[in-house]
Amino acid sequence: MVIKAQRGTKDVFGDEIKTWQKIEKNAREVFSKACFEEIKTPVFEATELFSRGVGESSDIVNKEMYTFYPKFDSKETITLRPENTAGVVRAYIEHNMTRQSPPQKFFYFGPMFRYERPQAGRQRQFYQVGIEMFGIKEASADAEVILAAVEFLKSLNLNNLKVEINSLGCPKCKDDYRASIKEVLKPYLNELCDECKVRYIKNPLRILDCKNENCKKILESKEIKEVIYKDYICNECKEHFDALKKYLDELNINYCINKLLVRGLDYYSRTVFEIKSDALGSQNAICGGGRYDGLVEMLGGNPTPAVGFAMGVERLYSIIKKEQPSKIDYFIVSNNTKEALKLAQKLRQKGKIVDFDYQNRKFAKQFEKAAKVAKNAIVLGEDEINQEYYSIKDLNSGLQTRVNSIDDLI
RNA sequence: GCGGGUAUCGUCAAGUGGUUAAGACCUCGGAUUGUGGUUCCGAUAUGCGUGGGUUCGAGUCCCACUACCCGCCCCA
Repeated sequence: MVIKAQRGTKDVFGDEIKTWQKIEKNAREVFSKACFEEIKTPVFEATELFSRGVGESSDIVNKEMYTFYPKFDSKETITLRPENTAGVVRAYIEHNMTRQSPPQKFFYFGPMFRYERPQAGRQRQFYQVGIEMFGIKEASADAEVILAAVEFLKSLNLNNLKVEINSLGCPKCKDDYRASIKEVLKPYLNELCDECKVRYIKNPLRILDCKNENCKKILESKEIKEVIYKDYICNECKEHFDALKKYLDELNINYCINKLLVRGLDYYSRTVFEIKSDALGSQNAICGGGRYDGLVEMLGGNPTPAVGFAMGVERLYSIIKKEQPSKIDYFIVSNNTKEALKLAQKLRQKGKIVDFDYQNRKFAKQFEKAAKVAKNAIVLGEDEINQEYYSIKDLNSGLQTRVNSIDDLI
């Protein structure tokens, strides 16, 4: 029986790897320029971190986590991280970073795990790249984070994606809003879909982005719309949101306000945002994030405002222009593998990308290979070795020249 | 967790119950023993996702399972 990759996982190599490397490289460059530092946290954590951090009402915690006893006699379970904000916050608290002068700015890149039914743009092991920024309650931090996301996407030539923003308000606004939504939906309770009936009790805000046609229609009714679109958030939250909008205007970042944008993780407060692509089918969000001012405290740290986002790398990959495989600098054509190996060593030490034939095959075969993979062929046969020169052939033009030392090659 | 579709070489595929499972690309070898990208010749699935069944005979029909894809849900 052949062992195959687990359902919802995949190998990345060959044609795909160049583009993946570009995504990772650009993330490092763009985020470092904005003074975000990379942080690597473990892929597994105590289960409680996620149930407390991500939230008991979220689907992620309820049914999608890889949770297990690390040993058969272990007392506590561990969980493969389904997202990375909770882990970064844990590290932030554990290393007392709250005592450093704010802000603390991090980015990460790594695999996440969710036990879901695989589909286009959705896998069980998937990569996220994201940033987290701690210690700043002002909207300038929200703007900085959204700016970083947009600049990163720009670096990948993804310029025309939709940025949607909304403000959920502070916990108090959220409670008031939740109450008034419940109030106005009460008469319609029986008409909502089964899922939404559950949501009505556990997390009524999520009814707002239900895809069920009937539920959508109910939300269209006048008195409900009034509740949704009235500014329910308090003055302070409103000022915060207005400030963010102003910053985004100044930065020339196109955005639209989506009052229905709620997001499924419990820890968000005030600003939430998503960046979407039309080219992606039903899993159309490539970036999701927002402010989570209460999370650090909820996980046992000092009260610390924070804001961040995560992007799905596989989703980025699927809409990005693919990198062409590039040709190597030199392919050494030789019937003397020892000399070829020595020349390869020298050229590589000079920073060149070099390969050769390891089997002493006929020159015709070696040139065939060289033409496929390299810009230039270096001929290193008996004549060259005996008379101490190199023949170099430009495989594009077919011109062959002689040089006496490898320094002339470079 | 629910609904729909698909499964033949490394890749793309033909095949509609009857010998030995087309073809193309890739790979490898030869024509061409030190010069490639063109051309020509040749090689490569005891096998059709897995396991059963129907039949004289199954890639083709039936059943089950598995995987992948698509939608719902959820989310990045």
